[in-house]
Amino acid sequence: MFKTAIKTPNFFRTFSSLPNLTSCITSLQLSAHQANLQQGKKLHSYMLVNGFLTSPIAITSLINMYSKCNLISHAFSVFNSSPSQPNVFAYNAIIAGFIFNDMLKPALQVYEKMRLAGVTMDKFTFPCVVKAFSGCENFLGLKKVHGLVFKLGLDHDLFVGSAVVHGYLKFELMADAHQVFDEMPDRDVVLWNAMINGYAQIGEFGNALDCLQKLRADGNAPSRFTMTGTLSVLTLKGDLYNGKAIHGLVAKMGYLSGIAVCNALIDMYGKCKCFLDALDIFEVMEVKDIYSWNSIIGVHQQSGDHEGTLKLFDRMLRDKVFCPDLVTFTTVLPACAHLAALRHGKEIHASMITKGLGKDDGEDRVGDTYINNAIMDMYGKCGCMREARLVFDHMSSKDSASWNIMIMGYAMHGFGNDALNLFHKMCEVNLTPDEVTFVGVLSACNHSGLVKEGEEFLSQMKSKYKVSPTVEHYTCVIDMFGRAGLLNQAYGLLSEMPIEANSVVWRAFLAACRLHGDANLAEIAARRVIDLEPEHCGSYVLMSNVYGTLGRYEEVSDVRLNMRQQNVKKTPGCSWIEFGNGVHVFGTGDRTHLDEDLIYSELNSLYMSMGLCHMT
DNA sequence: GTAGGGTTAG
Repeated sequence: MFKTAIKTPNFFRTFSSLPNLTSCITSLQLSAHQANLQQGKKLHSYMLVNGFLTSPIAITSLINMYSKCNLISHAFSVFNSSPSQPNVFAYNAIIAGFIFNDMLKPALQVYEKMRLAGVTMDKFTFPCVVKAFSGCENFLGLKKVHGLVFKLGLDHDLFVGSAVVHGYLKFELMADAHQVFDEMPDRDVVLWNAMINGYAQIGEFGNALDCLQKLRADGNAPSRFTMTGTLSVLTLKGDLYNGKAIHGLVAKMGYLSGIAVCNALIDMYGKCKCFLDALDIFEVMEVKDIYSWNSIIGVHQQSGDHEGTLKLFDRMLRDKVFCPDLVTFTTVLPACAHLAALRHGKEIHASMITKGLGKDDGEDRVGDTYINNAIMDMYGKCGCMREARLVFDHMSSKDSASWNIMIMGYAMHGFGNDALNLFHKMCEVNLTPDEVTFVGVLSACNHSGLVKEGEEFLSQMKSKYKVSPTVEHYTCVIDMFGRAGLLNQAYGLLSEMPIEANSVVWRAFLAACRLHGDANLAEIAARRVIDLEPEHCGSYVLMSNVYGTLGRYEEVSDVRLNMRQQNVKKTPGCSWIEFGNGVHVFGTGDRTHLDEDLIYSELNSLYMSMGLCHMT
């Protein structure tokens, strides 16, 4: 009968004889390593049938196999079905398993059970437990565990020590971390990496780079992790020179095969504005991951290439190798907002809902607020204030950026009162308005002609809200006076404001002078603008318009001549419309569109209906 | 039989 039970299935043909406990353990380790669940399950049933599960070693190996195959429920069942009280190996394996599957709290519950059961902990227990406490942001727990580690004399173990250093650094407690680090009898590359990352996190880049020097001086070979850590430091510093040096070192050490290392290089080159170098790394990579995609999309976004950003996003969707995630969406949405690419924006919103990102379920997940802010901003910039408001109203956790985005959206589209109402509500929920809020509030007053309110807000900013007005705030108010035809008030504020006026303020004022046909003030403004920014075409155009309106054509040609002498070129304006699968761009007199004939014949019939001249 | 680092957005 026993013979039938162990009848050799295909799977076991790889074994020269029927597997015993030892060979099962070896195979389980391999299954765990390869995350080969199918093979692991076969071994499990074979071991069950053959009575191997009485062995504590089998229990530990099975827990580990299921954990590494992301089937933590099975791992926990095996742990609980342990025939005797689980030993320290089984406890360590299940704690590590929960952590591997991002379940920190259950890991700590098992740790608590282990403590109560009086199972003696060893050097394998603590790296996991320390990680769980710091991951749960439980500082007291971390402190207590550190005390226990010390009591048990495990504080000099490299694995335990580097976990503790890492834990303290998570709380940005460099002094505590440094003390543990200093007391370690030996230091390896992992421990040094923790210090490099810790210094990077608190912005002490010089110290981070010192650690890299010392690590090498100590005779350690930098690892791939050292490279990513160092590159993140250089990226934050914007240090292209040393970034290139690290790129050289990466190549020399053969780390260009590492995905994360290449991703860090892409990011470094992108942030240092070497967009082509970033692209080179990306295209040469044989294996990519979601970071690579996201990073290269980010590079396009940073370079201001919004069309390129959307094209890459489309490529990602078409290739179907990687699914866009929270980071992808947050990177792509500003491009949609910029191009007013509503279709793409809506598609992203739909995918977000399908994936449960930014969900209104009371859970305060990191990233949800940001992505909802990005969605709102996109809707706002596309002119869909109702949709933006719906997102806003359903957000379970709003930060001040959320309020600022809505206020600004209302302001830009002329809903001044909605903007101000929201501002008052923001104050009611005890959020402190900041500089950005007031740019929104003052823009709202500006675009809706709420002159009295605008004036009052500017005077209250400092006194009531403790926010010092910047040049941007003055620009809003000066622009507001100007649009309302109150040129003298605008000029008065321009002359009296405590901050030096820049070309933007003067240009806004110049535009107002043009609008209301005041050539004298326009001349003063134009002189200042041209002084401050001689290469900007806008002021020449405005000035020549002022003279044109007043019929002073000689002066118009003077301005044009001046413009030519300064070698200023006017960038032609354009309009665009999103239609079908693409964005269609049109310039003045532009005849390059493929459907030119159709478009112009439609345009002509529209002109005819409006009673306007026929276009040629 | 069980354990410690990394890279992307805002």
